[in-house]
Amino acid sequence: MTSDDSSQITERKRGSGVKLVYDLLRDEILDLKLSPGSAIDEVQLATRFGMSRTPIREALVRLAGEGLIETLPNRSTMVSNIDFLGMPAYFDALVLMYRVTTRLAAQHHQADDLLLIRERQAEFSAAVAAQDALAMIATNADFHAAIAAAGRNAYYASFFDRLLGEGRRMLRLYYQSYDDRLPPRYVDEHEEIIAAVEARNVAAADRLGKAHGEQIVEQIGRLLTRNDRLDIVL
Amino acid sequence: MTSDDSSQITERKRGSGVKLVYDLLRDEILDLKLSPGSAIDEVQLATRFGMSRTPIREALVRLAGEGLIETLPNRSTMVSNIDFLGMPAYFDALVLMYRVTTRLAAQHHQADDLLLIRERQAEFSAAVAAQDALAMIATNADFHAAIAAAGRNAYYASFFDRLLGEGRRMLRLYYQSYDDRLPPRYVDEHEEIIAAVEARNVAAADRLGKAHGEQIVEQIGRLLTRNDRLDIVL
DNA sequence: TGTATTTTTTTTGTCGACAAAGAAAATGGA
DNA sequence: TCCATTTTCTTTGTCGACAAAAAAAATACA
Repeated sequence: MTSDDSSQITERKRGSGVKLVYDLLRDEILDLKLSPGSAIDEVQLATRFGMSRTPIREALVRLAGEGLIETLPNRSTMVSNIDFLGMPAYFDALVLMYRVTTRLAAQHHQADDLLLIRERQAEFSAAVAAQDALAMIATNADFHAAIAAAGRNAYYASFFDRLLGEGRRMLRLYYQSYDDRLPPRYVDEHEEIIAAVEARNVAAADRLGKAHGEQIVEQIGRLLTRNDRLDIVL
Repeated sequence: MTSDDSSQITERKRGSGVKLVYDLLRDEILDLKLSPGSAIDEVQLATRFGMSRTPIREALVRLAGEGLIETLPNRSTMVSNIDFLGMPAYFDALVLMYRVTTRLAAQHHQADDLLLIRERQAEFSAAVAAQDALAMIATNADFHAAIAAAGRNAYYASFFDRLLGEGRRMLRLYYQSYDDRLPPRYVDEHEEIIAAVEARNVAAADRLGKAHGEQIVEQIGRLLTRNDRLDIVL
């Protein structure tokens, strides 16, 4: 019911409405601006975006396809809950994808791939320096997506992309609990990964990808146990 | 333009239309009844199913989300082409998922999982005996989906499911080229996998999953080279 | 007061219609 | 005959409206 909806009613091209709604809603969900479990009202969105329910609906169908929202048969649609019980499975898959994509990048990357990867790394480094948590999460995902692209396997890349998106919400929780600071260790790890990829050192790429993933898993684990303790204090 | 569309106009419940269209269209695409690259007409589908364009559209959006159809901005939508150039990447991912899911099933399966797996195996075996190619493909996918479910990792399971779906089209080509017969070797391999899972032998499960996947890859490879030769004869 | 039944309200699923965007066809000029 | 321009046609994207489903509220009854 936050009614300062700064209603963005503007002229837009035919066919662009769906993408607009989809992108914005996706970002709002992943940045936890829309809290998990909160209801989604088609009519409200329609008035907010100044368009009919039809394009809104199409955007929602797409989001549902990615599992970001859940839609009960004839009843409400809501933002998907974060599946904390499924976190071990999630991180298992994430680490495997870290490994596989980095490994393939070391094998199959071409010259201009490295340029793109370095660009992403620069953006990530800047976000860390600026202590901008949201930017860190986004640019980190972009960095690894660029590595996956260099691996030349569209199936891994799209799966990895989905995992990284889903993970944005959990990572957001993680960063929030700290002061939105991040140890520069991450930046260094990225540099090592770039070096291994450039040297086409598959074994090192595999090892670094695995370590990078598992380190994040450990930090998340520490966060959860720490929160448990904090929650108990009277 | 096959106009014997046996128009299935019947009373159906509110909300069931989309799923009906989605399932049928998906099957027709994966069974190559709709050939890759062929155009899809919303109006034609609407009249065929006796419903408005709206639910048709929603089904198409979902199929597009899975990559089974491609939709040009303001122009036609068509059945996605099979990406033959991407086949190495595809099989790489498929084999990895064979390995991972079988391995996890050996670790995490519970008692009733094996019952389901054995059911699927029985169906697959029956399809092989009946020399029903379409049933073989479908039941084989179901068998491995059951194993993935026993692995208790929803992320791997959904990714694997998507791969198996996409692969149905390529496998259909493969079976078509033979006499829709299948060496009973497949059935035996499945039995070995079940035994390894039941014995919780992770190493064996991994090895068998890998061998099973790679064997299929080899057979597809043989098919393609054979077809290349056949295509050249004058 | 508590429970079963009816009524109202809210929200979704579906429909038919219309306008925009391209593509295809038709027209005109060299 | 060939190419450029205009016109027609096809197909999509969007809209407003209405009916079905489920929940919430109201009513009746013990």
